[in-house]
Amino acid sequence: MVRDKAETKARILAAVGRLLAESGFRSLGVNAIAREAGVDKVLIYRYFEGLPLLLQSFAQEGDYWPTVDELVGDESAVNAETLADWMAYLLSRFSDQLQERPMTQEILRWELLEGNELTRELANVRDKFALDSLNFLAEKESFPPDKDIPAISAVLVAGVVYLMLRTKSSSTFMGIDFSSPAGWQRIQAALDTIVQLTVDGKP
Amino acid sequence: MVRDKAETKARILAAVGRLLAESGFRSLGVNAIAREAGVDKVLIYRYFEGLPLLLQSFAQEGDYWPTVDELVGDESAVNAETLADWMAYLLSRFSDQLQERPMTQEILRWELLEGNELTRELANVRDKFALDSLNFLAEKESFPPDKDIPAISAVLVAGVVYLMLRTKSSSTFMGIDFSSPAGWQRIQAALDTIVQLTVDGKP
DNA sequence: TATCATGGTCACCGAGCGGTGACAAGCCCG
DNA sequence: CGGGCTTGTCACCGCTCGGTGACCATGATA
Repeated sequence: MVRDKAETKARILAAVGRLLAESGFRSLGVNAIAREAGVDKVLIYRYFEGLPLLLQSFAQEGDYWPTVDELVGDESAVNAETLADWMAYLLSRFSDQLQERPMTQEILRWELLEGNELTRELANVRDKFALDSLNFLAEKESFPPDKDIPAISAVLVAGVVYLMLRTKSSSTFMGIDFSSPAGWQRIQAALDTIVQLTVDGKP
Repeated sequence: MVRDKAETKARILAAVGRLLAESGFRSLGVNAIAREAGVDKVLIYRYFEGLPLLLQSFAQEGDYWPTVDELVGDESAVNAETLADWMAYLLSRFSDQLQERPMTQEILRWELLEGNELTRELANVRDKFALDSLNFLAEKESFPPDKDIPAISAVLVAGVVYLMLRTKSSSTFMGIDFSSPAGWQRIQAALDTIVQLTVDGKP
């Protein structure tokens, strides 16, 4: 209708994003995308040579992960001194950022369910972001040699991610109610407790 | 072929379990189940009144969660004194049990992706198991009032579950390689560190 | 004005899905 | 023996899916 290839391609890519954020990756079919974009599906094949390459294009363009700078925010305004302070702060920010990014949540779900080439690529991007964050921490204060800070971080981040992904479909986990802010505050407090006692505590 | 209603029903239920463990919940369709069971799909409708009730039957019969007794194992042989010792022990056992139960992993994935009546029921069963475990801990040694042991447990269990579910499709997380035992040993050690320093540490 | 590549529309294909109606084979009980 | 019930088989429906070929519309160029 518009006779503009670039715009049509952009429309299709935008439709992928909308569909992903709203309905999850299971609804990412050629028909659904074309419908959402208001475009004939044959154009998907013409412009992207099929769904896999379309998704790959989307993965390269989309900014579903924050940069470390975005994660940290205004560094001078952060009231953190010790390594534990910084870890707790980053965890808290990570949790907030993740909550605001349904598309990112959906990608994490996707990684969990399907091990294809695309999700592996997405996982690489995510892991790069994670390592950047670890490096940022290490520059603040070098890691204590007697504790495996990356492994500890992995457990805590994994916990946050899992709890976050759960809340969409189920509201309680281990007796904690995540439908109210109170539940999340308990988790937040628990994270603080863990980080402070584990990272700064004497070995 | 066998003209035995009870056995046919059992076959169908068994097929659900096999299919779930091997191919995940996304392949749980009427056609696939009937094929796997070597049974005409019309019998599923006759005997279970459709897929939802079949899955409900399966959920009630299947033992995808261990009991707390199974989780603990031979209690007298456990070398644990403090609350932290017990928590670390249970976490470790939980991790092992989960690794051995692909069907349980698949149910956890399912809970994460779909919020229907069935998964909510499954979530209830799981949460009951979790609360039983917490009660078991509380009987060993009452929780310190200045720490939110359930919330701390939730974070750690969530972390273990997430890392476990990831390993099927992706082998690294935050730079840790989970394809080798070494990666898991780091996680195990991190959990021990966290629990010991957090639960037994001074507030 | 005629040509021709580009961008878009439409109709169709085979396959798999969930779901149903009609019918055949075996069995119990009169 | 002969109804009637149970158990299982088969064929079919409508729908959506991914994927493709044929065609129409537009606009630049010769």
